[in-house]
Amino acid sequence: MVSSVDIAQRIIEAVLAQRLAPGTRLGEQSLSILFDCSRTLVREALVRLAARGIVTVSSRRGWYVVQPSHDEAREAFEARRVIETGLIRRTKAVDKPSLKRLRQHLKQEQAALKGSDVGQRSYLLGDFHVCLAECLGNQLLADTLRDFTARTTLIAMLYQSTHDAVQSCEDHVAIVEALERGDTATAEQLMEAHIGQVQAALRLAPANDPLADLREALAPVREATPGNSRSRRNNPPDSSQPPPETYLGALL
Amino acid sequence: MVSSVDIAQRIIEAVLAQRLAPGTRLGEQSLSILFDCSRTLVREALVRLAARGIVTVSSRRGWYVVQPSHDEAREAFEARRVIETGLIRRTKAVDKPSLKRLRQHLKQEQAALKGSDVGQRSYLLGDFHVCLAECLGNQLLADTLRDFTARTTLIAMLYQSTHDAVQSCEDHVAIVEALERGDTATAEQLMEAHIGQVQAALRLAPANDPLADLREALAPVREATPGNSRSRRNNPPDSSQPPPETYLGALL
DNA sequence: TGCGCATTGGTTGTATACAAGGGTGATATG
DNA sequence: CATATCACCCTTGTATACAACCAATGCGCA
Repeated sequence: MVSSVDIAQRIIEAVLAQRLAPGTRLGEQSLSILFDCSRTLVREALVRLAARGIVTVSSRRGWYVVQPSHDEAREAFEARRVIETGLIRRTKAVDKPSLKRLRQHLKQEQAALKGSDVGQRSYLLGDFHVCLAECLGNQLLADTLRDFTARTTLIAMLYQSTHDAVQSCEDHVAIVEALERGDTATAEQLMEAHIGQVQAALRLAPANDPLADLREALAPVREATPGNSRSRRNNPPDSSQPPPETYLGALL
Repeated sequence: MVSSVDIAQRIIEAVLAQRLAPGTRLGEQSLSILFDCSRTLVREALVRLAARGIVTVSSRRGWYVVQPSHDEAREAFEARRVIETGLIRRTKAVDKPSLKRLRQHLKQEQAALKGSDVGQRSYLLGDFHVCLAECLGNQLLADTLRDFTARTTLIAMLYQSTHDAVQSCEDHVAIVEALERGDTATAEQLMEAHIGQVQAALRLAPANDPLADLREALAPVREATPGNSRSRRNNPPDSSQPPPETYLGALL
């Protein structure tokens, strides 16, 4: 039978693959039908995810995929910078099996770039960072980074990132090349720049504009990207959306 | 009524104050009696804590405060080093209200050192790091650090740290002084050294000794520190311990 | 027509009942 | 006396029933 960790993992994977947009409602009953289990297990999974900062619950209203605020977005990127550059900085050299694994990951990324599966692409680009942390020998930080990566993925969706996937992949390649040369100083620098570019690609309104959220929310509806019709903004008050079942189908 | 986050917080606080030793069993029913609520709420709290790496569940046997392995201990300290030095490194200057808060925290630490409440002492020494992260402007990393600090507290209990509380407090003072001068480079260096010393004070067996755990477990019983009779090792198979109610009383 | 209010449907929050499994101790047997 | 087996008890795991509450909708009234 499906366990609550399975459910939580499926939801996180859907977030990482940009199949679940920030603000998506996750009804306990819908999920219990979808996973063919009782609400108990669904709730347990949601509580887990809430502890990891992926979902929030609004009392007696429902569970929602988090919509990180402007400030939370800044913190998330800073956190990733601290952890990822710090991990590289402390690394003397990366062992051969890890380098092989990283190279293989890059191949997967490149294959996904040629393909049309935007979700797979997003997932792999994010997973690179988790994979790297594991290769640098810290599972604890890798797990932490997975959650932070999920957050930044949500941020990218929410603030309509204009970042280019091809560019990201090239950055990753350069980082791994530097690590292969044992040039950790350059690798650290490249990682810093890479995260900075991803962050800079966000359409963040100036911090001194208190109406930013409202302005964003009330902006004319943007047409969905062709072939990825599910990636539109999906805020609870917006009733021009398909029924919940459609969203949750993204989990399967 | 008590909520599951309340319960989780109480448990984490007990860990930070060294009132809950690694390996302590946390029975759902005992906790539900203690907090006068149903098992549902207790379970929710434990699931939360499991997601944060503070407790683990052994199927149909029970919930236990985690006993980090040798390797996990290393990772936890490395993670703290990465985050804390990284945060300081990226800081230009600390604003006045934060400095005031840090100074006040140091006063509390010093007061606790004069007092006899070992729990309070332990709690404040750990909380300094969380407090610092908050002052450096990253709540996300501060929350993460709280969990990691709880882990290292458990590690210190498990591996019988010989570290001196007075020394820790002096380190903290020096770090804050450096930050007051705006000398973040020194502050970073001091933090690095401080965490290193705490880690070095652990009685970790050499890594190439596969019998380390067994040797440790089967060692003659060490007498408890006077005035802190609850801080003894408390592994499940050790039946020479007081009944569960005694442990869980530490939560109240 | 517009506004206020009550009702109702649907959601989460909590408790409880029951199922399933593991550990321990007693007991039978060699 | 040692050992293997069995049964019981205690634990967690899961489902379900019910309570509490929010929000939307429809109705009455000005």
